[in-house]
Amino acid sequence: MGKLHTIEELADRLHSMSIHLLRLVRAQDAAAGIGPARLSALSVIVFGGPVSLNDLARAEQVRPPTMSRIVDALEAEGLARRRTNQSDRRALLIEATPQGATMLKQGRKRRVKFLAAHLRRLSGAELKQIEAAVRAVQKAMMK
Amino acid sequence: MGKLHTIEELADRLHSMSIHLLRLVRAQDAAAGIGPARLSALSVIVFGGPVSLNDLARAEQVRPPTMSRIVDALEAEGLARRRTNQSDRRALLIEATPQGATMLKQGRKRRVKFLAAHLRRLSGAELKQIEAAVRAVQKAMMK
DNA sequence: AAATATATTTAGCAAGGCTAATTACAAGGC
DNA sequence: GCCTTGTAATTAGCCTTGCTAAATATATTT
Repeated sequence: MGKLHTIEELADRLHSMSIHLLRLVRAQDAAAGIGPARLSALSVIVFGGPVSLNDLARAEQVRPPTMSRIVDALEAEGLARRRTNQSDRRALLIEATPQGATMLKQGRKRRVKFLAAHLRRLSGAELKQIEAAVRAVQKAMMK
Repeated sequence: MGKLHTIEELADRLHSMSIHLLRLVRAQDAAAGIGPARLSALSVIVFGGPVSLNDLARAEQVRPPTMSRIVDALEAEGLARRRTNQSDRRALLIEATPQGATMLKQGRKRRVKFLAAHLRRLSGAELKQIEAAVRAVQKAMMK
């Protein structure tokens, strides 16, 4: 297992790491009673304030029809609501309900605790590296 | 956006990053004409030799019916084939065809090149951080 | 006023996850 | 040797979440 010599090798490892990480927490997602797409969108709504559907779709890297249906589900479950934007009546303002904010915290708790339990095996220095890497990868993925 | 104060917050961001990263490369999978589940299973078959369906399902952390359908698709596309195990005729031996091995390499290459193109926007220092973080996360995830 | 552009939804399709139940074969107990 | 129990895979049927194409409503531009 040598050093990483090329960006391609790093990309491959990063990809593989992501697959394994998501498999690891899949069971926790299922137990949380809310699917990953809904949870992830809800997270954006809770922390990112009211957003339009298009912005939310872009933030989640899915197409608007996909996001429209995710918001349908969140609304049906009472976790978010659509308001019409008075200054542009085509657009929406999607916002979380109090229950949505609560559910987000509860839903994430299992998975995050589970993942965090794994991360706790690492040193403070390693955790700082991960923090920096997460920021860097997110930057690299921005359009 | 302040610092990350808790391991739970870091775990959540890491999770979110992984979701977004896999969404980003999904488009490449689609262009390659093979979905992520099929590509990942094919990878196990190509490198892990003939395997039973249950073993394959376990390796991929999905249930047998899910894997059965993935193998159906791989077989229909001529990428893998089922053989019956003569010493236990309930079980299968699933193996890759030559086309399957070729497809795997091409699909993986495409994906990796795409991701690498994004990573190339980053500085050498950021890439080193990611490299260190990938190692750390993989260490944390080891059983 | 009409044409064009934008935001969202609707309709319909595919992939990939699950559980419950079925089928085929294997292994042990009487 | 049969009969029960166990195991491997499949089938049936459901759900979520991704997509594109087309429809609807509102803004904007000409």
